[in-house]
Amino acid sequence: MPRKPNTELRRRQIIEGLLKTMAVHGYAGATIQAVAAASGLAPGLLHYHFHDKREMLVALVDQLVAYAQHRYEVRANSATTPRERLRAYIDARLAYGEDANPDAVAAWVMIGAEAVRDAEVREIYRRAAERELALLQRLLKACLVHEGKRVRRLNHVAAGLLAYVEGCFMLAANARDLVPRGFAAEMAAEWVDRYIAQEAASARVAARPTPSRRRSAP
Amino acid sequence: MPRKPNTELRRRQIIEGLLKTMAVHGYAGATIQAVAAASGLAPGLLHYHFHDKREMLVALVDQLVAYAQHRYEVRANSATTPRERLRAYIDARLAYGEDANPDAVAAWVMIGAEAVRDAEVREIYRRAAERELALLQRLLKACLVHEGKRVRRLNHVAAGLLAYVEGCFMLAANARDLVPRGFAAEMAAEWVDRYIAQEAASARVAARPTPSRRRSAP
Amino acid sequence: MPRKPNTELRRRQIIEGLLKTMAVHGYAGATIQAVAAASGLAPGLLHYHFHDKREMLVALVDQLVAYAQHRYEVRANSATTPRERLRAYIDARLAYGEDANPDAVAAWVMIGAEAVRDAEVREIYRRAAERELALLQRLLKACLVHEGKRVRRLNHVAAGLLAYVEGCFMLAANARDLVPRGFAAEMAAEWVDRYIAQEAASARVAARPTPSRRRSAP
Amino acid sequence: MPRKPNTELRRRQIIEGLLKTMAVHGYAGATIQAVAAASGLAPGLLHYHFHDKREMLVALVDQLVAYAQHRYEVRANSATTPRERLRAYIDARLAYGEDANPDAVAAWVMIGAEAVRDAEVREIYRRAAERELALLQRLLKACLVHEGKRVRRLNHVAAGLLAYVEGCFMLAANARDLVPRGFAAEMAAEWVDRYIAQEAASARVAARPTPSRRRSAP
DNA sequence: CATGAATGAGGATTCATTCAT
DNA sequence: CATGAATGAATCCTCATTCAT
Repeated sequence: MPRKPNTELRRRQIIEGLLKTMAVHGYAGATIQAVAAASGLAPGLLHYHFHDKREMLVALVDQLVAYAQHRYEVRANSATTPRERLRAYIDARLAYGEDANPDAVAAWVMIGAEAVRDAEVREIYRRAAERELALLQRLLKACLVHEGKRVRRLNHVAAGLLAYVEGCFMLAANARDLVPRGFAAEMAAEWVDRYIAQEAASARVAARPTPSRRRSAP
Repeated sequence: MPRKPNTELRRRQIIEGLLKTMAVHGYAGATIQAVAAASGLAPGLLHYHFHDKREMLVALVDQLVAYAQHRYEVRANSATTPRERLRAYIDARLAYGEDANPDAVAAWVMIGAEAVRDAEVREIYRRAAERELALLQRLLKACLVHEGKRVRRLNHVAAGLLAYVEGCFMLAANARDLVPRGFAAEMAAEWVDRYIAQEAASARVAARPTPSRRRSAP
Repeated sequence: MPRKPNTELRRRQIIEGLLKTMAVHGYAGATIQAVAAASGLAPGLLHYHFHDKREMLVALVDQLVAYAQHRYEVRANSATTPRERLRAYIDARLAYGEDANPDAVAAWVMIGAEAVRDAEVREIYRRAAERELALLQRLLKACLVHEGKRVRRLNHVAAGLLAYVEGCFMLAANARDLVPRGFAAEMAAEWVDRYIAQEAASARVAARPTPSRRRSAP
Repeated sequence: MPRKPNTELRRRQIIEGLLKTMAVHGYAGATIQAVAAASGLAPGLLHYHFHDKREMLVALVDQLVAYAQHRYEVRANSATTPRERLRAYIDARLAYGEDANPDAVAAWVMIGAEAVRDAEVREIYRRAAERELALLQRLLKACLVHEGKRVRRLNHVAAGLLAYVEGCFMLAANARDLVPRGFAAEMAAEWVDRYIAQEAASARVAARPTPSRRRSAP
């Protein structure tokens, strides 16, 4: 009578325990004993389901990335315009809501630090960043096109937005009460709006190759 | 014949060694042995000049904060307009230049993660953040006033800029080649420009020096 | 298939190893390595069963106190008169016999020294001293009452006897061959005898079995 | 111009610092740094005046022994009868007075523990104990002879008194407030009195070789 | 003699990982 | 699968001792 393997359940439990522990103690401080306690499992069991501690970290990073992806998709599904989809992205990353997870934010900061020293973690982090940048570029482009604006330097703007998002996580983890409550999504939306508003109309007839954006048109 | 104390020199050496080591291995990975090697000193000596490892970290954080302050001041000294001073801030934090220090950027990310778990580090981090926010508000306000714009929600904008800066550090440490080279300062400047450009003009003749944004205009 | 805990066994092994090691090298000299070797266990295991070295010391002190208590009780059980019970106490503390433990005596001297510097150890030492003093007072009082003697200054006499016992331990540890073999219990018994012999007779004929010395006679 | 060597002064300073430090922290806890601080000297200087730490300890033990000797001699000088001289000894060791030194008492307990593990310290301790025992025997014998009592088992009684004295030190160091203030000298004197009082008269005429001391004479 | 920095061996403690049950 | 004891390498920290100045 083969028992139903509960490996998946256990792995989720363990990753959840690692998330909670890392959010408070960082990766180095998340000892197997502590993670086991947070998971409600025996320490020995963790190495049955994961080969070593780094494998748990990798699984956690994967899960957080997937979770972020999911947050966006849920919101994007109920968006109909490019503007709404971009807003969906911003909210998925920055808005406080029922599905907000402070532990995940703190853990993500820890992961960012761990990525600096661990090539494998860094690789996952970078792949996630790449996806974010690509998604942002698509979203921004759609907005600009939709509004008849010129499309240029998407990679700069996307990089700026991603940096902003990452920085908001850092501030949320360390200086939440120094910044206005809920400023993150609000300011992101506003900046995007102003950015799009000030982009020039798409050049068809137009003219001088690269009119400086600094000087107002005569 | 008493020896003349060289503690300050040694402390600087040690902090320098910690900076380099942390930039690569993080705080937990910056073992006393490794820091000693990076400093060119015997391991035991580190505990002669610092009580423990955390004291070294605290000293490093203090030094990085002071260094950032100094970077700004140097640039601000040669600025004459509010706009230039704000630009000086952005460049001090984000521009690549001769005094740019990739190790310091990576170490700062590590410190941000360490701040999550270490109350004393967090306190220093927060005090630094407070100073940055206050400085940003002053700089932004000066620009707006100088251009006859309405002054409002400075704390939101300052928080947004600080988040952006912190996020740029994270990307610089982990995803440098995924983002356009030198985008950080450039995009910051551009966003600030557009932000100021779109603010409405200050309420006319009236002209109390600092119209509170809290009270509705008469 | 869960393992059955063997912590108690291990803790006893470790304490035993600490006892042996301390008897020779003192507390500071009882390194974890040395205690582990004396216990036949791996060094790391000691910190699995005890949080730190002081916890081992505290457990050892507790155990020695309990052991002393047990030595007395065994002997007291076969005593029928107050005099015999007092003698049982003296023998339990000072007589050489099959259950005598030179290591315990030497370790107790080390513990006395450690108590001077360690508040927690001192507290246990003091609680043990309190119990000894109380016990001695009861034993002495019973003797005096039983012999129709006046009961007074029990606390002085008890303190004197306890001091004597502690001092015998010190001499046993450091100067065994300078003092007559087995003098300790013998002299204690003799002094107690002479003390009781010279106490004046209790006031009056009265003689309810245990006249309280606190309340004045009716 | 040869400077007056202040070696002796320095050595005394250092020993004094060791005494104070050991009284609180024990020998292992009396680090060179701590002793230097307590002496008001630079750490390096301690190894100029003493070859190593143990040499300081040995010097301290010697000094404490000499100090104890001196305390007795001062008091003995003003004694005229054997009884007074014995009392002088008891007071020199146990009485609270202007020259009482709680640090010395605590340090002596530490030394007793250190003697267990350090052969050289033990040797000094033992020599001191031998002198004490011999002195006590002389004092006791003089009393007995002076009062026309039989002289016997002096070594037992002397050992008992020395044990008592050592034990009083231990209690003074660890349980001062559990015992009546000033009980130590008082009880010692009383016990000696009763001991002498109950010794039989010197056998001239007398008689039965060893009359049991247990049964009262008919 | 005096200073205080420097050294490095040694010790307590932690912890990922293994493994017997 | 599960448990929790066991291992030992790695790490922080201490400290006696040395030594350049």
